[in-house]
Amino acid sequence: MSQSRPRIVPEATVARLAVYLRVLAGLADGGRSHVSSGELASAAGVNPAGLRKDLSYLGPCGVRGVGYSISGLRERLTEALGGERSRPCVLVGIGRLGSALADYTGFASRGFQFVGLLDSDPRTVGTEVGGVPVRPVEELEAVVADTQASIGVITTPAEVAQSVCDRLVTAGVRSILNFAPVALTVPAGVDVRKVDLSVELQVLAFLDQQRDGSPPVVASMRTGVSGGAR
Amino acid sequence: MSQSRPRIVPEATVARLAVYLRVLAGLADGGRSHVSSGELASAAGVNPAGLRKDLSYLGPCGVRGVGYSISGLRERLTEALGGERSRPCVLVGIGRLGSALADYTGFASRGFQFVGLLDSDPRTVGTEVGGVPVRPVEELEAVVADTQASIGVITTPAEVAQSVCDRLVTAGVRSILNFAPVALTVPAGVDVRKVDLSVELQVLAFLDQQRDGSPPVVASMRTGVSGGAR
DNA sequence: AACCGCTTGTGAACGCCTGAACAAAGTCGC
DNA sequence: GCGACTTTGTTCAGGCGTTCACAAGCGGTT
Ligand SMILES: NC(=O)c1ccc[n+]([C@@H]2O[C@H](COP(=O)([O-])OP(=O)(O)OC[C@H]3O[C@@H](n4cnc5c(N)ncnc54)[C@H](O)[C@@H]3O)[C@@H](O)[C@H]2O)c1
Ligand SMILES: NC(=O)c1ccc[n+]([C@@H]2O[C@H](COP(=O)([O-])OP(=O)(O)OC[C@H]3O[C@@H](n4cnc5c(N)ncnc54)[C@H](O)[C@@H]3O)[C@@H](O)[C@H]2O)c1
Repeated sequence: MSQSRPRIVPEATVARLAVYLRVLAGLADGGRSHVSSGELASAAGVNPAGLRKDLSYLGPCGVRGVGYSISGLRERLTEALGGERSRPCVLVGIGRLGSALADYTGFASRGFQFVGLLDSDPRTVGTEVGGVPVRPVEELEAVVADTQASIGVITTPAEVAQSVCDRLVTAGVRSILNFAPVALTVPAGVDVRKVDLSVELQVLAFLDQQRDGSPPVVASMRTGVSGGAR
Repeated sequence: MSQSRPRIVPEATVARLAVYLRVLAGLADGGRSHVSSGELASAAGVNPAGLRKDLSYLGPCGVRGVGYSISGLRERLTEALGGERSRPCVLVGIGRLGSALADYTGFASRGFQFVGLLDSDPRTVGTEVGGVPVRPVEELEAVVADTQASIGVITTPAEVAQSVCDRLVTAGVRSILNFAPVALTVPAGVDVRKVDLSVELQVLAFLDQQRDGSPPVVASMRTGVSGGAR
């Protein structure tokens, strides 16, 4: 048997692996047992060769001439992305966006559970969202300690995002997803990912304007699922 | 005078320009008149040299030895990103996430206005979100035509996202922001940007797991505002 | 048992983006 | 008016990521 060698995996690849896993979940219901790279790539919106390279980071996963075993690949991807164990997350700022996230059922199927909801507004504290009670932000450290949450999601106003971030980090959270439109500063060893919806719209507006203007199109990047497919 | 030469701007740069613009907006209130690249870069969470390179795509914007004029740079960035004119957007799928977006005031300040809200649920149709009435999805084409919307945002369940997308494109929308976890297929000339929150969490989980495990760290990418700052 | 077609896995080239170092240029102080 | 300092704009090299193209391997068939 070949030993599993944990090669170095590019972060861009990791993001796509998550997409492949989701596509596979939808494909498993079809009664099929195998998929080809071309089929998977089409469903995921990527290049077939790139998909194969992505999967090759996990070592050989497929069978030549046949394709990839759907169930086998699901297991492999699931393990690579952190296993099936439930990952506790805390969410700070239960406003419009925070409520939508807390109430979303799509995360649980991936193993993410919002076990701690925190807000500073007394009117929000005490209510329940998605079956989880909202607790006062003062209890942040206690909640993180109790739940052993490793991921923190910030949906507070921008002004307080950095302070919330600092408290999360101090409490032991080492992965943060930030929706507030500020660049968070964190110590080394802490990962931050930012979701900036205004920027997304602004980029679309730029592309729109540029399209109407001069032919010199923007250098297309590989991020996202840009057009081109017929 | 030097003619404005619309150089080719990398898409990654465009995204950062939007961030700079927002930072400048917050900085303009401070009464300052000029900023250095180092200061701006720090506030935006990027490298100073990279920031200067980004700005240089717009031609010389600063004054050597002094820095960048805040008001001047704001104008330049605003123009580069599509001008100040209000951009009409339509939003399809007024559920939890869609409502949060429609009700968010942060987009209007950037010129984005949700002038059309569409949903298929009779209980949602007729209600108002953010002062805009929700209309039946059957009127999608009419709404796009009336409002001349150039940007469409999809927050429907994944199963119907592609059909909604097709209708938006047929109606004339050429820029789409997709929150549904599917890869949309669009004709050439249409831009799609995807926001996939499950993937964001999954990547964080992966990094988390890898950090606890072996030293071979993932090849860090430039996307997002990853850690490292002191 | 050998052949054939299909699909994976990988090697290499290309292009883009990033980070650092350097020269140009303008301003402030004397 | 001149010098020195500050900060920009640019050039250079390096790293990643993507893409193409091909060899290797497996299953099915004759
Ligand atoms: N569509 C959107 O809602 C949207 C879009 C883009 C960006 N954002 C960003 O996401 C964040 C949240 O947006 P929102 O629309 O949900 O705002 P919101 O005002 O509806 O919610 C913010 C919540 O944070 C809570 N809060 C404030 N200070 C807090 C603190 N110190 N500790 C804990 N909780 C605190 C408030 O009580 C409120 O419930 C903002 O930074 C916003 O810029 C939102
Ligand atoms: N936190 C979140 O809410 C979250 C997180 C990640 C991804 N998403 C994705 O965003 C999308 C929306 O999520 P949500 O939580 O708001 O779901 P939701 O069920 O609350 O809202 C979906 C809305 O779309 C409407 N709809 C259904 N079919 C339609 C059609 N054919 N035309 C127009 N409208 C239609 C429904 O009536 C409903 O109002 C989903 O694809 C979901 O996977 C949501």
